[in-house]
Amino acid sequence: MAVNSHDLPVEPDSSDQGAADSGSTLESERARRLGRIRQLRESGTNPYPYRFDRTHELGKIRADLGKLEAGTETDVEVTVAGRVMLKRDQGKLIFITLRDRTGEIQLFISKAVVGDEEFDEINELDLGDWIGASGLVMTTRKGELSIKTSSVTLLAKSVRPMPDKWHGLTDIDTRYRQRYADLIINEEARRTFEIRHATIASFRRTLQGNGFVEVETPVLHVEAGGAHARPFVTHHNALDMKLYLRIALELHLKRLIVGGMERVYEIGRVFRNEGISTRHNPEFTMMESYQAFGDYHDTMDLTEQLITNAARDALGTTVVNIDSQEVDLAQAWPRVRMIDLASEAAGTTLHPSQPVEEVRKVAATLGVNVENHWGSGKIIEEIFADLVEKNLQRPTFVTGHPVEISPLARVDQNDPHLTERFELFVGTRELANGYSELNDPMEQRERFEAEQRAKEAGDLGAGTVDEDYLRALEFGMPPTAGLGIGIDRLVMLLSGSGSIKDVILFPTLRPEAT
RNA sequence: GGGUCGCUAGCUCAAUGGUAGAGCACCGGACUUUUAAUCCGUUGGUUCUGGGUUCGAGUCCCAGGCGACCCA
Repeated sequence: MAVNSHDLPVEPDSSDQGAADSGSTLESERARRLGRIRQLRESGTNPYPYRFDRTHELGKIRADLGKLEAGTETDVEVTVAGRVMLKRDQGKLIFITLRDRTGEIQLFISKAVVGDEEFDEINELDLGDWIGASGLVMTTRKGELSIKTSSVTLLAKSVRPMPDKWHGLTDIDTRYRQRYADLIINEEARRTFEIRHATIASFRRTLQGNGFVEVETPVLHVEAGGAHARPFVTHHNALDMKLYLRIALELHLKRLIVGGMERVYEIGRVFRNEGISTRHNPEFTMMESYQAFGDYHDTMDLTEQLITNAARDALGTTVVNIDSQEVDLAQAWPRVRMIDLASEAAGTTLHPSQPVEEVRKVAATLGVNVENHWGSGKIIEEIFADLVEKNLQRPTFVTGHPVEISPLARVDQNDPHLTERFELFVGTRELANGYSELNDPMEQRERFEAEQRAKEAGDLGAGTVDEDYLRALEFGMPPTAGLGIGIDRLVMLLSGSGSIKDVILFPTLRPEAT
């Protein structure tokens, strides 16, 4: 076939080294393939037909017939569809490696079977094209499971060349920006997002099994509450008002507990207007659940159940690799108080009841930087974060956070300076957070007001007084346990990904330079 | 925000300050059991951008862009 370059949109003159008819730049390759599309149309073939009926997914054929001996011919007729990944032209034979989402299989195409004309047409296929194919299942002399192809249908012509068939796409920037290309070429990327799907599906099953109802609450908030983070601000034109993108799901879900729904959860996107790192993306996915009549012990149990089930469902094992150590998630996870861990690391007893000067002095000795407006509780958390967190490889529930840093958590029954709260750390990363929910509307108002004062004193992540939430609490919220799990970080753990960008299909990036 | 590293053909990568190359892909040819097919022959470049030093810059200097890693 000779591509007729004379009807290309940009007409190079014959002496010109124009892209269309010289060399193998991206533009000349696109021009060649566009020429092929034109040629197909002229001969009455639609290069982009509307639909295609297949009888088998490729993985199904391999599962059913993958054990055939070399040199077998069957009378099993199949029609399959997929993308041309590799093509080996062998004279009067063509071998095509076809892939769908379930696997790969080889098309064995013989000139003697399909005829000269069809053979030449098939030879015009490019890597990346989508095709359908029909034929009989067979194995080659070397034992490769194949389809002895009788007909091939072009399903979608690819105009842009795929990345290198052997080395793939390694440039990390390109992998994130052009995730489609990454998914085409990198098995590891496909596997990661399968794990992500399996994790979320597993969560839904576990929660349903525990009687939780899935709900959806607003993304656009009048107050951005429920967490300590700076929000994204937007504007609603018709209402002419400022709105915030949610930083947590918490406050709406607890309104539903007030409403009597008893067990609710949401898996949804939250947005935090803060730094980007290997552990932080501006938008990420949280699962939050709330259950009436329970406390934070119940929630820790639920957390273990959710994550262990997710590992089993996504990986087929509860043994995961954390920092090159094998850890079995099915073994019970230790529950240790934050003040005990911080005290141990500091070499002296720490407690939020201690005067702030005293705690500040300990921090200074340890080289932990503190800010002026921090109280004893916040400083203890900082000591914990600096000295202890980096050692928490195996799953560990850190409990009993100081009241100062837990404005929505209920005070510990036995210690007015601590809360009934936990955070789960795995592989040094915070994976989950939960507590017995504060349901006393008067106390909640005081905590909100303290937050408001901190915000006015310059703490940009501090919260405000959410009057509607307080009104809800005044109707009465039963004793309630709440939980939040960072889905992205959990998927990082299960997939062995080092960066949150690896587990988000389209991570936030600066615009491409143009 | 600071430091380090990277950016060269569609992809993966080379190139003492001295003519920008290779493999894959693409194009032409050979081949009926290949499988990263192989073999032969071509083609293909805004070396991220803009300045500067130099007889001469992919390479050295300055500024900027994008990204990765580490630190805060």
